[in-house]
Amino acid sequence: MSASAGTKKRILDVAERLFGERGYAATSLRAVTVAAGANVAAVNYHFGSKEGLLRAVVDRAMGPVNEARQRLLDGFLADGGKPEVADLVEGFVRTGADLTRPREGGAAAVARFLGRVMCEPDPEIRRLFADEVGAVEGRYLEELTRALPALSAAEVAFRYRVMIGLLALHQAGALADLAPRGVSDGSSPEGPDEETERLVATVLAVFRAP
Amino acid sequence: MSASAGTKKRILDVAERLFGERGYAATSLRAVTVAAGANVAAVNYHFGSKEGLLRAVVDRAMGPVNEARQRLLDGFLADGGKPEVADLVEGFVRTGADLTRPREGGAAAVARFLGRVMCEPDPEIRRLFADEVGAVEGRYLEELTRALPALSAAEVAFRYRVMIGLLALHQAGALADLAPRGVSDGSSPEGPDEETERLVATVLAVFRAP
DNA sequence: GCCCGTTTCAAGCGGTCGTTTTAGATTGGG
DNA sequence: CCCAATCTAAAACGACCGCTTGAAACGGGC
Repeated sequence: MSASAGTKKRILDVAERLFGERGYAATSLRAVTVAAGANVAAVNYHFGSKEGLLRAVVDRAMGPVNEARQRLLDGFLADGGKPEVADLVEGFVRTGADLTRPREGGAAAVARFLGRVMCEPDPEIRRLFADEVGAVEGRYLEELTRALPALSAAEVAFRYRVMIGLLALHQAGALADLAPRGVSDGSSPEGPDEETERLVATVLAVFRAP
Repeated sequence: MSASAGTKKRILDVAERLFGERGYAATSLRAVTVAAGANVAAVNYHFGSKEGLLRAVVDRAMGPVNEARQRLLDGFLADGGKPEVADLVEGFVRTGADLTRPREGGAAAVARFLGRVMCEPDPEIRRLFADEVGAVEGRYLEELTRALPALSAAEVAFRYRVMIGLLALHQAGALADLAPRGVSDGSSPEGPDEETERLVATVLAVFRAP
């Protein structure tokens, strides 16, 4: 067994946070290891390379989300019937958006990280992430297409991508930052829960449009 | 006068393309200058620093869009009446989305660049961009709030951010890339025009939801 | 023709990047 | 107790980063 399995976990935690805050390219291994109280060599020992570290962080972060979505979808299909659009959308969005809430263990760093990775420019990173979530997302797209026979497959696919994109922006905290400057918003700070509710309602409206 | 004003323009063109393709942090000045057939020192001579170059590219790219949006909004307001939601949304989205079409002069690099900058993690870059578009965007948000009295200001602001975010993803080409892998999409490749139409319709649906 | 401001270039600055090497701790099993 | 396996640390590798320097090319005005 690992003498101090703490190092590996600490590196993963810090990398998740820093990758989410600054992006992958702008985060150096040294920044990660210093913040984690570890050595640069530990990264290459445990993960092989910087990209290996990213892959490990993605794996750990998406694992529970993928499982939750699988279980939810299996539940919808278990009754033998066709799942409804509202169930599919709410299930999919909420399993992702719930990560933005200050979690039991730690913070909303997971969400920020996942949202950020989804928007990374490097196509290799995009592919890495797509491989991780592809299977589950494909099932949801299929079911949504079945549940929306009035819409063409291309139209459903487009709205599906809108859902994924909005969820990513929400997770990354980018939606909250996109407000224009000069407007003195008298609105209250808007907790993450209110924003999640608005997001679910919005995505539902997108799918229900004629 | 500049002996060969070509160098400055060539650097701007290449930077716009590379920043849009790889992101700001992952693009080195050397990559830009080599592709532009220029020297690294030329960047610091013309723009002062890497961030100065970014600022110049943002300025050049957003200038026409800001002007077009100003003119459009002025036209809506000139009749003395309140502009309608459909006009505001279509005007705003189309002025941004039209950049994705292969332009008269060159390519859709401008759009990709703008969409990418809007999603950059670095808060300083976000601020830089927000300063550039803030004034015009603020006016659209105000008019949208006036045109949607049934919705709370916070609700309009949220849907407004959804519009900005979706437009950014569309410009960056991220919407087209977010499709799940394993699904053999029988759909045709979907040109940018079809996607723009879908985007306009979707954003309109978002604002018209109760 | 010469001059001076503008523009470009090759070279190099200190620093940081991702990665590797080598050696020293630490640990559980025989 | 010792050994082998596991893990971490310090130092260094070559490469590349953004930026600066000093000098060469260029151009129009006198």
